Amino acid sequence: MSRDLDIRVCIIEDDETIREGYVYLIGNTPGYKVVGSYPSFEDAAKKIATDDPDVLLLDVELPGISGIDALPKLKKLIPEAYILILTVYEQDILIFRALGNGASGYLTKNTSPEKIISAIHEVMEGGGPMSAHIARMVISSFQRNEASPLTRRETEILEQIATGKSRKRIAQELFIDLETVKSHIKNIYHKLNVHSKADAIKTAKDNKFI
Amino acid sequence: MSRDLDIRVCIIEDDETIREGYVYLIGNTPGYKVVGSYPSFEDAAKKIATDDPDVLLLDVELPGISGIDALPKLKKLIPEAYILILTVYEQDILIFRALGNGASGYLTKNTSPEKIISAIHEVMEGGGPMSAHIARMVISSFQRNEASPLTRRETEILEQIATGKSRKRIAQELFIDLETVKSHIKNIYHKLNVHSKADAIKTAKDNKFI
DNA sequence: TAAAAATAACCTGATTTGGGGGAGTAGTAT
DNA sequence: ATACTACTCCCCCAAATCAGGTTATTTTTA
Repeated sequence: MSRDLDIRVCIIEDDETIREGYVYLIGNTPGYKVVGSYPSFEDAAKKIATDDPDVLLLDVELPGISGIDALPKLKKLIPEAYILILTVYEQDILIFRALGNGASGYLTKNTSPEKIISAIHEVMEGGGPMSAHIARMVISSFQRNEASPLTRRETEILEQIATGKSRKRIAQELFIDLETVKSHIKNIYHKLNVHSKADAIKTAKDNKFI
Repeated sequence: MSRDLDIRVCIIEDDETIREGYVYLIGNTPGYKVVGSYPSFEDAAKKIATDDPDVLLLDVELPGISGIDALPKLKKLIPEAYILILTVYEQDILIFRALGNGASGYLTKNTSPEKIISAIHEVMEGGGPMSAHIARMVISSFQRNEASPLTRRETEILEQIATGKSRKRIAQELFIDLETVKSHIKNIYHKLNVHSKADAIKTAKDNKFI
């Protein structure tokens, strides 16, 4: 018998075997209840709002609309629910798009059953469950390139430029002359081999100089 | 007896009781070896390079130079080592500065001994260990504000502006007229109640509209 | 079918940008 | 002692960009 306090879980996963595996796993774990399981976003869209899940397990490689593109729509249907991504892919772009689109966690499919259960629990407790390798990629995204050709001051100024500030304003805020800022920018352009703000910002970001 | 394969761990932590606790914990775990433990960065600086640790446990609240400011210097002394942050603080700014300065993981001090050991193991295996709440904050940093006043197109254009591109270039890349881009920007400024690129970018980023 | 969003036009003046040159001072490393 | 790097400041120029005002049409979506 499921109690009122059970964590309500929905699953969207096209592979029937895997989907039924999750249903079985979660349905037979005390404290958890499966309130819906669907093979595609289109199928889920009609009913998921009334399912009122606390947590949604979402496969990213779905037939029709992909899981990542479905994310914002699902967020609107069930704004209060936490969404955990399940995938075999570990591509940077997918991960960051998923997190940017509202996912609260990102698990690879080789995650053990116990870990999936604890991830559901963890996200309900305010955590952000991620597979180890995913977590490393996320952390790496914050890291700077040690081997930047830019000096401290140049890096600082390029960062300011990247916020959209004018050279004049940057000069004022750094208490240096406008001409000094211009000099630094010239040097930055030379070092990065670019001829515009936009290109400098792009090159610097691509190489994690800023 | 420690074997050659043991994971070499260093500890920098000013509280002697806590430090000795870690030394004891790690030293008595098979497969791990403590090769150095110091109460401050200054003490560690002299000897840590010869300790040649695989993993460094670093307290952020250190006497003298703080752990976060010490990070880049430690990175230079032991470039191959993974650095795990240990702290009682869960402030966004500290976390992101630490990760940006080269930390490979971020653990709160209430982390259980077993988890600390598994975090050391995990980081050696290419993972990025984080406490649950930290992980959530990191994930949240990727999230957008659902309640943005900006339309899709406006958001898209403001994102382009934030990369430093000129209006003309944005128009070309989006296959729309320069005048259209200008119109969108005017609307963006009105909605955000700003009068410049820099302010629009700042307001939008602060509120996670972009 | 209304309302909201996206598109486009015309005008103006102030500001910014990118690129060219040169030059002094402090600190560091060799 | 010297060479190097980083940081600072100065002059010049033409072209491009920016911010703000007003109006109007066509899609799209609720």
